[in-house]
Amino acid sequence: MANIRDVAKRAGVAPITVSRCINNSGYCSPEARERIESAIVELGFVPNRLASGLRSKRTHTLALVLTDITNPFFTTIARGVEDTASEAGYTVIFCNTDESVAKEQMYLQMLLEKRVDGILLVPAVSGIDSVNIVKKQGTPIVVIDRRLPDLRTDVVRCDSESGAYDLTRLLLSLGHREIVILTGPRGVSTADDRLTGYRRALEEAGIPHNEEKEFYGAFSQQSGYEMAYQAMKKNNGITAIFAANNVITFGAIKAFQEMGLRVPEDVAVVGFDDLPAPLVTFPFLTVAAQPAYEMGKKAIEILLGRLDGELPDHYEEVVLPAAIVVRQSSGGIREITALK
Amino acid sequence: MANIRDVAKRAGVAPITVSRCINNSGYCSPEARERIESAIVELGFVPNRLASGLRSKRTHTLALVLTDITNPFFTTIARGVEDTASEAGYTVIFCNTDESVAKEQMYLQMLLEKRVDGILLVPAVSGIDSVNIVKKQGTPIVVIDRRLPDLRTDVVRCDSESGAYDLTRLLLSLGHREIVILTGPRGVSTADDRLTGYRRALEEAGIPHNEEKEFYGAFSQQSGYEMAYQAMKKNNGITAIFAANNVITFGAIKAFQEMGLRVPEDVAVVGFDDLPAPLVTFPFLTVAAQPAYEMGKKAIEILLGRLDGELPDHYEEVVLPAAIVVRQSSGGIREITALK
DNA sequence: CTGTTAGCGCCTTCAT
DNA sequence: ATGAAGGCGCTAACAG
Repeated sequence: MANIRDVAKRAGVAPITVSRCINNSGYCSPEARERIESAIVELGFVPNRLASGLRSKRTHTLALVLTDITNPFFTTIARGVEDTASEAGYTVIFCNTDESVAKEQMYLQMLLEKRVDGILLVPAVSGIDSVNIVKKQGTPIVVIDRRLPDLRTDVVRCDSESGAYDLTRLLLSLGHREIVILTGPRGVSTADDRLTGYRRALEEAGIPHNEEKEFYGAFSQQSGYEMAYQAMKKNNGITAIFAANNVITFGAIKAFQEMGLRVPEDVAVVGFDDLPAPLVTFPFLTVAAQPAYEMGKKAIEILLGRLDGELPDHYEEVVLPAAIVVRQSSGGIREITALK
Repeated sequence: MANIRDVAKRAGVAPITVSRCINNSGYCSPEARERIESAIVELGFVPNRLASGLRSKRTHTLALVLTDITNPFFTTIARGVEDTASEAGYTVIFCNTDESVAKEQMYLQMLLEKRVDGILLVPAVSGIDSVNIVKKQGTPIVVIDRRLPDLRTDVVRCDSESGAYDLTRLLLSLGHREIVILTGPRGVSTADDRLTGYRRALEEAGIPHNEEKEFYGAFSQQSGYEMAYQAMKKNNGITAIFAANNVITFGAIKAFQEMGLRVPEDVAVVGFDDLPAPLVTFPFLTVAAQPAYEMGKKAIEILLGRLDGELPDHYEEVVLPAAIVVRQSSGGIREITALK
């Protein structure tokens, strides 16, 4: 396998000139360039970026560590990340943690060893240690989707609390008073914030706080399914459900189908996260849609800004709004009796 | 940033001993190991895998080049790939080509420069050049999802022809005779093979071949939408549609909704690719489901086998079956009149 | 504007 | 079972 010296020899220049030519760093005369380029083709030379990275301390590789690429919300983020990164000449490693802190830390260690230029992280519960491990190495990191308490990092996330507040207000305005929330793991900011928004809407409406109607679980379909069953067992007269992410929503709906409850006639359902339009036959769910693609794009932009040292010293916190999309699953206005 | 020599010095051993210790290559006495491990912690040493890769010619990085991670079929493959790779200590770079050969080749070049240990490729149309570029560098490559004509590589794919044949037979058995196929780009094996399977089923049923009922397009929702309109304009009495992938299906259904055609009462619809269960509220579509996760897993297993030199010389072609899942969109048995 | 020198951090090879 | 020497391929730093 030819190396830069072989190319230099054949082109009659010094290796550094070849380097400058292929990287467009520094000047390279047109004649030299031509000879170098033919030498490259003739020798089938492929620059070794391990070597250049070793020397220059830049790998042009970034990483995206998330919980599960299989969730369309994260898939869309991933696409935003990859598009933006590749435009800037970067390549992206992706890792699925399944909300496991152990996996997260194992991946981060590998990524640091590979000397990625920067990391995008959707932290599992209490990802503070993780972020600190990365920062200690001096590798730039941007947290996506989730807040981290007392942590000095750049963050790109969605306004979960307002989104949840708006969705709950929607249910209230339709006449619902018995509203259950099925949220994610305690300690994950999106799960907590959505609960907070829900509570705030209820409080403002003068509805007393009731822990029997609040369920913490996992951000999984299975958990949504189980929480829906528990919710109906523990409570009477539930007329609406707020599911804190897309797959919880689907799990809950599956449970209702089994129970013989119609949506929205018997139970109204609203949820967080929209599904990409190309995947939906009959748009049905009323949701708070997060701008996933933009979140990924923005996160990479900040990361690249850090790499180029262009950003101010203070950390950036970008909080994008969720858009309420009203469809059938939330149903119409309830009867006066329901309004009481 | 501490390096292996600093650790060695502090532990009172030679650098090579540290290397052997952290990589579990060669012997390392328990006492030495202990001193080395504390030195590593004290110094915050993170091995530099660029340097070790430069020397050892192994990066423990693989790449997955596909058309669009946003499509759940590919997302599921990606998950199978990443799970299997990470178990074996590998990390995965992912790239979206959007069916563009130019993008594909740009990515492959970058990946070769980064000296990834192996590549998984869903080739855009006529990806033969691409595969050859990779092979010339001596980098192992496994092609996923698509056949490549006259090409000597490992391939993991699904039996598109049989799946299409079975789906078409299903429609025939329900009494349909006027069946349109909306397929992907000419030259992409999955698009071609699904057309072939469709034709074979029709021929066997004694239905004459009719090009007015065959539409080549893109594997996109937009294309499905447009082809559905064309199909209905060009033909009378269409009773069923076979869509060659998931998003074409959704595009077609959207078009039918606009046209005021009910599925399956007015048009029966069957398609390739199932949606992951957690994403579906009301399972409705009759599909040929591909084992995407297993495809990703199997492809990595073959790639790792090549890296370890364990595999036989001849190339492997793994062809997995698609499973026909019958739901409502295909409708029930047609009236006798339709059967003619 | 181009070239020389040296070394990034690690592991292969060979020695003990 | 452990170590010494040297080089993997490239580019930073400095000359000229």
